[in-house]
Amino acid sequence: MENKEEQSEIHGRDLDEETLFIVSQTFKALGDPTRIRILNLLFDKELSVNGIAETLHLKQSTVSHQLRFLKNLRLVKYRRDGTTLYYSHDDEHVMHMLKQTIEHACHH
Amino acid sequence: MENKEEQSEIHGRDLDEETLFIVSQTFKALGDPTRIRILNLLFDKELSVNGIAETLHLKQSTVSHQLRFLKNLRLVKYRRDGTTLYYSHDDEHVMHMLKQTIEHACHH
DNA sequence: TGCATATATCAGTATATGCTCATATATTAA
DNA sequence: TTAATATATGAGCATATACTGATATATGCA
Repeated sequence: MENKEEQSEIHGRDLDEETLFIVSQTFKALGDPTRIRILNLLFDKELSVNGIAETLHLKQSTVSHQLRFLKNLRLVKYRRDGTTLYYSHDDEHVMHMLKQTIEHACHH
Repeated sequence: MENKEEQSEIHGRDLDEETLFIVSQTFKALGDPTRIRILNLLFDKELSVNGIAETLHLKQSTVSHQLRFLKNLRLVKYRRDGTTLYYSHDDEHVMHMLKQTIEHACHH
């Protein structure tokens, strides 16, 4: 119960392992320039894998790998149209953080 | 000028290299469990290097290295009292993001 | 000055990450 | 079924990252 109290306090002492993992993974997703560029593209539109690759001058496999990473964290989703997959963002909270931080950084 | 217009659009196309670097570095700082634990400790109090190390059961050199990382990004600051350095957070925006994300993650 | 304490830094190692090429899978249309 | 297109996946490589032990630096005090 002491343990329970400590865990229910969000700050104060230490975080439990699962929370720590989720939080670090989330920020890690935003900690790579390529993934930031991809998410930035998806702010207001959906795009195919090749569409992203061509716009950002990246290899198809690079984009696909990074999209899988983002998909595993449920930061993006896709819809299929024929053989084409259209990706879009799927986490408002994360996109909001990204937007805020980009705007914050632009002032430098 | 076309280039200028594209850069001034925050979304839409691509981000300039400097913005990309700042944003990715910021999130990278939050993308490591050890640094998250350290910042979480500093939410509402200042702590010495050894204080952090003992609380989190980390080596002194580990904590010192991570604090240097965070200090370079101006996410923490310190004040000296004798031979002891008391560290505290120094970026409200980042701490707010961290808090939000921790609370968000706790619901899982 | 000399010693003790607190912190910083260096160098080595292990692991993680990201990119790329080659190839596999999946869907559509002929 | 076969070909064409779009995407996913696997393996290898180079680099980045994090931790650690040993050592250096800095401050305060006797």
